[in-house]
Amino acid sequence: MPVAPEPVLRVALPVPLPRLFDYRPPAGQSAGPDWIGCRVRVPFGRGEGEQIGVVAGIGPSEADPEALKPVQARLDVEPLLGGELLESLRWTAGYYHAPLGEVLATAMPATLRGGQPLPETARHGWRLTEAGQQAAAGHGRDGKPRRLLLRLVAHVLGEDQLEQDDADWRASARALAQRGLAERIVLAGAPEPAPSAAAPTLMPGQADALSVLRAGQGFRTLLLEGVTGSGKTEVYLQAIADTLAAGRQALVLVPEIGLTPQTLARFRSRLGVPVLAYHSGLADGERARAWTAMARGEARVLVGTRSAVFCPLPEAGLIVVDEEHDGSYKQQDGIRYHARDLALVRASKLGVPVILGSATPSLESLHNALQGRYRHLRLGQRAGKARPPSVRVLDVRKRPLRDGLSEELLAAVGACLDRGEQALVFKNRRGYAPVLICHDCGWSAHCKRCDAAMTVHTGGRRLICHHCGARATPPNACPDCASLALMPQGAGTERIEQALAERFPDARMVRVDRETTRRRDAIEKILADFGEQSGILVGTQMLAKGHDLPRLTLVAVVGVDEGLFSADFRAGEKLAQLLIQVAGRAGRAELPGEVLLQTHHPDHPMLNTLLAGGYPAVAALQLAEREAAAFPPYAHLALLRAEAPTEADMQAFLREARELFAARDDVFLNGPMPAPMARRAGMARGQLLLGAAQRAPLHAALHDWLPRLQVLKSARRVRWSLDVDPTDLY
DNA sequence: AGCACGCCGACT
DNA sequence: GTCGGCGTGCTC
Repeated sequence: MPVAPEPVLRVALPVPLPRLFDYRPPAGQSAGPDWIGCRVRVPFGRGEGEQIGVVAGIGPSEADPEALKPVQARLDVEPLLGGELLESLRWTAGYYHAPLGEVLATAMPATLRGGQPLPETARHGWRLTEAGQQAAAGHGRDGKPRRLLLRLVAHVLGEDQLEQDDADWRASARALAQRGLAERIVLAGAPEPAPSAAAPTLMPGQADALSVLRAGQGFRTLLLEGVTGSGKTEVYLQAIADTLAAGRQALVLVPEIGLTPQTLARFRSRLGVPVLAYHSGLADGERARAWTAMARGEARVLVGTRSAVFCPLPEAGLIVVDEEHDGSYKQQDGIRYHARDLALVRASKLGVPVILGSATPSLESLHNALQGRYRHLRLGQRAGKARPPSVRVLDVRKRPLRDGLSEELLAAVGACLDRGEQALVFKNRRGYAPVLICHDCGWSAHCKRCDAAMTVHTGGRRLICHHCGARATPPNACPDCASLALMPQGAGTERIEQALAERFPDARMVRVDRETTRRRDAIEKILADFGEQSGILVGTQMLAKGHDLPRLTLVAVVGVDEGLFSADFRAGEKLAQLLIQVAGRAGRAELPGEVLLQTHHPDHPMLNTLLAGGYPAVAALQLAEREAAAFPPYAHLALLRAEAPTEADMQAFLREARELFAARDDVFLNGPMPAPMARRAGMARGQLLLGAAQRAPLHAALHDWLPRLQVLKSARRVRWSLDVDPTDLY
């Protein structure tokens, strides 16, 4: 009988190959289960190549054991990825048909992915030195450092507490440290609970939501539907407080633009424990610290964007997904995961409840609620005396528009300013005008590398492609007919701002779009400076949510029409969500709000349904349409995307891929279909769409098909990727 | 994805 | 005569 072979380490590496790589343990060590989840440094490839990988298993080698190389170093004593998290990541790799190594790399903070040791997570604080105490007793120049000095007289303050009261405290602390007045120290033990703000009394809907959570046990999903101001956050806060009281950790996911200092401040002041943030704006080291503090159980609450769904939760008690319908939860490159869906997978493995909150739940979640998989609760109207805003449709057919604005809309803005209030003019398009057109022959300025018109910027002095970033100077004369009658057609935020400035020369005005908010936290600064005085805000989607604008009473939406006739099957849902979000900005308890929708299609069924029955009615209508058309959530889709420098290479790959697909009657395959933008940044783009009524056959078909694409000769000439549950069909 | 090996054009 | 183009094959 042959001797059982020595077990080897099966390592997941961040390479796009759908398999593990076997290594021998270092000399003198043996491969046991304690290796699983630990990072290792291994030789890889020809030459001197090295990679950091994670041991995903142990077992007999699938390769020739003699040819195996040994692991160079074990980087973790305890598994970095273990238990539920590793299980969920394996599930992710299977569901998205992605290599485990790439999934694990996506889940880890950059420094850990690169093999760095776990960071120090001890809490630090600041205290005054002897000299500092003396300086505090005497006189000093007023300023931020002085104020910090005086605050430190009575207590040592933790860095999280300092952060909470002043985002710029570090500069002051550094100044004090340089003068020898204060020093940084390690704080032992748990943070002292800060005095937390009192919890307000709950309204009936909120109380219902909490009692549902308190009554249940284990994994369950609560879909919490409530308009802006209806008190969803209060439910989260009390549910988190319950979780903390039970000695468990909470994870809160928020959309990309939702993680503002105000959001964090609200959580911090109410929960009385440190609340860690996790988002792409953090330095690598900060991210690793937050991730590790959760892994060690030192941190109890983490608020983060999409990627925070991969945080370790060894003592999980609750996951919250705020604004669950938000598109930013879907990653659009690399592993194209959906953080809301992964939050549900994790909660189910962890055996903890999930709250999905939204004013405008996704059709997927509504469908799940209708199927009885989620508990669905609607919060009542706005808290306090606030009433929903009145909504008026402005029919602009045959009415003259000046720079995209109707006279009625301008009059309403004028009246709002006369009342001393704030108006928001919302246009989901930045720049001066979406296209530069020749009035004589119809020529328009297109990007050389994309199938898209170039957007006119800076009042007509610059053309920019919003898809590839290309810039150009507008021609003086039409390249086709030499006419000088080139004119910007349509209006973006920049043109609307200019038109409003001409009409209301004395009004205060700010524009909020990607141009004006390049810098980090710029949007906060702009809105803080704008304050509560009367004036006009002009902006894109960015202004649709989050920020509190208490003096805003008029919301005028310009350009509803683009969304009404889009080819994308999700366009109606997205438009309704956007309109509800932006309308939710208008009005407060004492100041009634008004919403104007300027459109050429006042009779459009979606608009009428929205006006008559609100979001629930639109959602019901859209669900019926999706069911009739066999689209999600009544079907499951996957998209094979391909791009190549030449159209021919792209097409050849998709045709060959199609031929390799083993036809079956429970999965359909359409294509090659042209991408809505057939060329972008110089690449020809195309796709195959797969779908099925049931998930299982679709995934079985993909499992069978993808390995065969990998070895296709034509695949070398294209960049291709699979998108499971695509939210945008390119 | 990287990276090395490998055979064909314009330069010191 | 070489430097380097990117085709293709491999990574335990």
